[in-house]
Amino acid sequence: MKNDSMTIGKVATMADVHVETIRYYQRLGLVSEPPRPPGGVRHYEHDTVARLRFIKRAQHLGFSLDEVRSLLALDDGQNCRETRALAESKLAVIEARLVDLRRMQKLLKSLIDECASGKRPRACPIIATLTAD
Amino acid sequence: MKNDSMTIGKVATMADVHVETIRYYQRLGLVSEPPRPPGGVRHYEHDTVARLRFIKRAQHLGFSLDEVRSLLALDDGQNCRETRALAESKLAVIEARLVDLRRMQKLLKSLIDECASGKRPRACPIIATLTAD
DNA sequence: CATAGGTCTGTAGCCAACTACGGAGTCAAG
DNA sequence: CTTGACTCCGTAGTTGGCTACAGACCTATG
Repeated sequence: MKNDSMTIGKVATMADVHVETIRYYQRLGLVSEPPRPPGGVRHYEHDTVARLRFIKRAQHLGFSLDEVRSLLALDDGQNCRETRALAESKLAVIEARLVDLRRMQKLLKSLIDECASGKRPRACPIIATLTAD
Repeated sequence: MKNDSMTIGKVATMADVHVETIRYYQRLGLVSEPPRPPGGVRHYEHDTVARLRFIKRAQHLGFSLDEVRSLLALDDGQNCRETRALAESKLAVIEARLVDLRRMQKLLKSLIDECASGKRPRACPIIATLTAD
């Protein structure tokens, strides 16, 4: 095993977040706080960086920190039955989002094509892409 | 043409948002405010509902109201060159999100399979899915 | 061994996106 | 023609997710 330990500042730089953000996530229980050696500073393992990056990516995909918490629980969880149920419900959410995103993608592509070929109609029906029930 | 006009409360119900949210969006210029007949109440067309639903969906996909504004501009826009550039940049954003979401989807699927077949390893590597640069 | 820069703890402030509320006006069902 | 629900307008409060201090404490470097 390699010795990956580093201070919070280094972790922050590597994960491209602020130190305060890490502490904030610790308060929320999204990231664990390693023990502080008496009269010293905390040291973090490299996987904290991965965890932080994961959180940021997931947020970008539209998940709230609360939802991210439950995604992380899949990683941390021990109970297989629970984990599976959770994974299934998250999968459904993700697949619904994929459908919406693909619709948007398709629409944007055809919009770009129309623009390029100069035969664009009055307005583009982008709204229509996401309004179906 | 059908007569689709309704009050703000009806619109809110149909789009599943609060009346205050609609007014808030009007202040931000995401939704236009029809003229108020002197000593009367405003009436909205059905397409306002579609617009509101679009906003909500897009937010769910991780777009901020500011980004939603520019997506809506694609619908409203007249200038083809601008519209095309905007559509291209939004398309890139969407495709990046699709990549991340597909990774999550794949991972969740295999996690569920492992759980189902009872041979799940210690922990699941969900974090690893989104940590690659 | 001094000192600049990072860490720790706690608390306060900020921005986006709502959400609630007050008081006056409007409207429609009975 | 009253009464209860809804609209209008303005302003204030809330929640989520950070971000910014302040003041005391560590620690690596010359």
